[in-house]
Amino acid sequence: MTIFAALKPIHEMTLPQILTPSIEKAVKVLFDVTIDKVEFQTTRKEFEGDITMVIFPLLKVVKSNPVELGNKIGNYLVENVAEVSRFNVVSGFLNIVISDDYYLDFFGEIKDDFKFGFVTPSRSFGTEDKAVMVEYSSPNTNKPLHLGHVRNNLLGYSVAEIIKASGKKVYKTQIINDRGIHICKSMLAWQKFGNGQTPESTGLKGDKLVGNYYVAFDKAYKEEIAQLMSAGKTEEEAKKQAPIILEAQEMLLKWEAGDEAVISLWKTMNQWVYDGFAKTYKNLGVDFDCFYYESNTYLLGKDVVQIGLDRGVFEKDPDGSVWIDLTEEGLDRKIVLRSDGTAVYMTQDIGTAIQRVKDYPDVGGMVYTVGNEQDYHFKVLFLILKKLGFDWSKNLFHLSYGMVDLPSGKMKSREGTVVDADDLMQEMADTAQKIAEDLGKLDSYSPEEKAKLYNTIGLGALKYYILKVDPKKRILFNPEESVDFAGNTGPFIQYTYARIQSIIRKANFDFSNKSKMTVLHEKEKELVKQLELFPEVIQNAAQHHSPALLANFTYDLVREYNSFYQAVPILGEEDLEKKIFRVQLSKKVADTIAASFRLLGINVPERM
RNA sequence: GGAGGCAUAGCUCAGCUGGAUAGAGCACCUGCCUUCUAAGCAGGCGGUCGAAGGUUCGAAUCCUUCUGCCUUCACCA
Repeated sequence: MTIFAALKPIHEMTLPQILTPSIEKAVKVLFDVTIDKVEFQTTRKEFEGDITMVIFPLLKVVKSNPVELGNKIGNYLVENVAEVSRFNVVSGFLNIVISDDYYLDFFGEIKDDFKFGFVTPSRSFGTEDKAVMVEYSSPNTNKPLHLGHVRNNLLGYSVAEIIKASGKKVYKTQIINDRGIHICKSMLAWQKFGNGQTPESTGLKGDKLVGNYYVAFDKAYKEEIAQLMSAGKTEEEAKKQAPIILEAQEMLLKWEAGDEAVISLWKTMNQWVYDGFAKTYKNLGVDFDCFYYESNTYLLGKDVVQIGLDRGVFEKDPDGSVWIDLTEEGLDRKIVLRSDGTAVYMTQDIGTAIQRVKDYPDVGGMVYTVGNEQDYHFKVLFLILKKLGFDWSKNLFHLSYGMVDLPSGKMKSREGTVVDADDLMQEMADTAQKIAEDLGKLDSYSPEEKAKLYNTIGLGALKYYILKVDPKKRILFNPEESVDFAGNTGPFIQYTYARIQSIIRKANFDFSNKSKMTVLHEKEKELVKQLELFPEVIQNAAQHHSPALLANFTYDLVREYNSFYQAVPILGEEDLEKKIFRVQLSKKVADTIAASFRLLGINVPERM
């Protein structure tokens, strides 16, 4: 409840919304000129004022010098707009001082009936009421999740939550790559070297166990290649002729033919992996509304290919393969169906997209959370869907993000240079524990409470670390230097939240009534101003598909609060009205932190 | 070679549709715990925003060219 309360805006109208009509009127009255746009920015710290109007653009239509113009508009505003108390003009900038009354009109609005999407309607997706399907995670079932997946999951989950908060219905989904030669590899290796091992018999997480066999396959395969090469084969020949790879290919054929024994093994091993993934997802705090499996969708797009051919969007080559020519759009000619009539990756994605809209008719757009190495693929996919004439194709977005690299370079699961997701989360919690024990503030906590807290803080550090950077950017992750817990970090923000909770616990007086305060402290005003931005930031983050915007907003809010916290007494304040106001303000900050962090998938602790 | 992305302080990053003297954190240096949690606060040091042109009253932001790093251009997924 408090989380949603924080989302409720403090004022019905934002300052630009209040000021714009008056400024337009002022210009009309003073110069008889009609303007259609007024440009605002927040006033820089070194000048007096709360909001600044940029006057330069007006000079094109109004014959005057900027200072004179600013003064005239400023005077008009002071006389005609109740919220404006005074102003100053510095070169082409009209700095407007808003009255404390405006900011003091602060509480009483925190009621139960909140509504999302209240500030500006989201413009990121066409039709207002249509739902958005967000795809993320989308792993292979032959290896455990690693740091790259962690970024994917955190981004996808957070963007889904942000879009939801912006007022849309959202479906979270993933497509699981559960078929193909790579799956057969781990199955075959298990048959050969497994001795009937199971997650139960080994105590290993299912995804880890299966991953081990994927590695085992690769090892055996490499050995066979080396052997063949020493017997005089070229590397290329050896790769094709190694018995174990031939066997894997044979297994794939059997799988496709529906061979009972192969299917049964496939189901068993996949289930092991799903059980393992479920644990990782749970720890990571992400979830899904529906699942798609490639084993169900890999034949899906073939019907559509016929439609595309009929409409002349696709063309058939003499050998029977089907293509789309995108050279006019500056792209290539791309295959959509092999000469043997089987589907490729693209075919499958076309089919899956269409299937999703069939399954969920209220979906009007989709977000694909996939690494930037697939930029080209999605460009082509979206273009094909557009050419096929689906109206929702204009609302497709590839949430493309940069790779997570290690100092040693790219992570490669077969070479064992991956940062395992489960291990990483554990290490983060361990670090949190170490720091907390050094500080020694938690003596009254039970071991269970402590463990939970370490997890909250460790994960908070990790998630914030990843989400605060622009998705487009590549992240260099150095396992040697642990993720920071001080400065611009998750724990820093969590700490501020915990401090506020402490104040609220100690405030054993009624602070729910509206304060009768009349003058604001400078720090209080700054805080209210920052709090007011929250709903707008959510819309912005939704439009840009960027949790980083939310992370940075929260950081700024927290810095502002800590500065306030240190500059003025809260519970120690003797004036009751001030004390009430400051506790309320603190609570609003805490609620906003919690709400914002919830959208980032980060928990907040009651103490730390 | 075609296409795309990235380049801001020693390091990690902000900088929204162009706007005032480019901002944080880490690191380094100074102060602040007998008052609400010092995972904090206040301050200092540190930048020709990769380079060069152009558009503009105004450019880190837009355009062009160049340099560097990454990705991609499979009848793999």
